[in-house]
Amino acid sequence: MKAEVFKVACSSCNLRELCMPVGFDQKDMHKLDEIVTVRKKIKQGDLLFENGEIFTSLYAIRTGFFKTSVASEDGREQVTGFQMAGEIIGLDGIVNDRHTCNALALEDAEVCVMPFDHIEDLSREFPVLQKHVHKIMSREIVREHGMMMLLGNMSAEERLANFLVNLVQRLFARGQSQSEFILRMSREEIGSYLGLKLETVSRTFSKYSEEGIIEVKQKHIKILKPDSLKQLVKLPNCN
Amino acid sequence: MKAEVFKVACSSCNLRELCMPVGFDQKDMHKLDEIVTVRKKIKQGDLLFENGEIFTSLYAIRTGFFKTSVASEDGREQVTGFQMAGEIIGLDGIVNDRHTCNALALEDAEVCVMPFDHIEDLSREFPVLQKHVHKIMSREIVREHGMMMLLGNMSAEERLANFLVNLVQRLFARGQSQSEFILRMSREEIGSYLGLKLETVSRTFSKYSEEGIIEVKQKHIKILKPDSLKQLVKLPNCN
DNA sequence: TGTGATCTTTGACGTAAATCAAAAAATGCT
DNA sequence: AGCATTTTTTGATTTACGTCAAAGATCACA
Repeated sequence: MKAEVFKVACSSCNLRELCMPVGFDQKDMHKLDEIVTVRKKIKQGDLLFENGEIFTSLYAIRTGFFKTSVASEDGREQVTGFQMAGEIIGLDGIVNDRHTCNALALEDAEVCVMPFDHIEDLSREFPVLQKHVHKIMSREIVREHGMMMLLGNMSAEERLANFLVNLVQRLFARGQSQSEFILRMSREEIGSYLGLKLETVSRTFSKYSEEGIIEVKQKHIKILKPDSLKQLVKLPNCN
Repeated sequence: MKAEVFKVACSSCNLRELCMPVGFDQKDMHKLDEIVTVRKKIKQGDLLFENGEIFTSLYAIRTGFFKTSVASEDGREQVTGFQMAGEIIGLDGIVNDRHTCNALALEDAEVCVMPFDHIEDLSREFPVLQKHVHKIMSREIVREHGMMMLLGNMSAEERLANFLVNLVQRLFARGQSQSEFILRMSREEIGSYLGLKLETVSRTFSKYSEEGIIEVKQKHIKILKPDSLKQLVKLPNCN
């Protein structure tokens, strides 16, 4: 697992408003810089952390794209999420001081390492940070409720539509196009996330394509009829 | 929504070790009593909170049994969990200061109301409480990872086995039998939780019954071959 | 204690997605 | 640039679970 490290400051980070609480004054902002001890680079295909590993830190993604997944005893993989810049990973490790999932970089990535002891210390000092941490965890719980709905109740078409709309929304919030994007993950990984086989994912892409809803060129997706796609999305909190 | 309220103390609660942090000295323990302002009784079939409602408090279940569920835009229900004595509900409300799921009492219940502002204040004062809150939230995240695995990868038989083993383990931890119990929920609610239709749940119960793995008398379940059941459970963290 | 409402079981049948298979396309490596 | 490997697409077939339906069983309530 390759990793380069170097110093940085949240106070001057352009992703601050994505991963840090808002409404800090100058003085507190610099105290907050202490949260991130180092940054770490992760090469595509490398693990940021893995199941069983001792938990020490949360990670704020600065650049790159991750997937997190859990494995069953008999080796089946379930992708539990795809994470991008500004999002926090590692929350699973808090309960038992060990990670229970794997976080793999789907492209070269850089993360801010935030030792959790440190977060807890600063949270006691800064209520706004404390609140922020709570909200991040609660948001993840709510997101997973949505996933349960998706996996328990939705058709393949609805699942994929939901996935695409959610992905494009998050990319848009990060300044990317509202209609075009590159999939960082394989059909199989999408399938694992959505509780489908890769063939079904591929077929559903083809179906949307035939219907003129999207244009698919391998990993490059262009959304042609965003409304048709959104019509298929019936999740309560797909944000 | 009927509700009676009255005063209580965590320090003398027999469920303390289930829902409160351990390793508190006497003095701190009494400070902790402040967390619970009141208790509230919920009649079977009544809601403790519902989607859209303003979030103010977490609830520790003292007695009774709840289900939590989310609804899709077109009215499909997904049960997100079943909760029993000593468990905490309401975490979904933290992100947006509104609840995003419904919590319904499946039997007459009593909960300890813990205003979240209060929890946050005390957390800043008591690191052990702070840690406890973090662990509870992380545990829920990890549980939901398990549910994603179940819903995305498991057969009907595996899902139901998992459900039964998990339920019996939790009941056992609360002093009940390791082999016999009463289902508080309907086949339909089990199905909703497991991403199955009630007919499939019923058929799977019948199958287990024919194989002598369990005995089913409506809501009364007796586990005859716990090992056969556990063999079907391939989830990583089914605790 | 009876009676309508609700829940559960079981059977027959349908279907969405899985599986199996093979070709085509894209990617990585030397 | 060329060749092996991986990924994706598409087709044919199977299957686990859903749907529809009807009969029992249980429950709630007057």
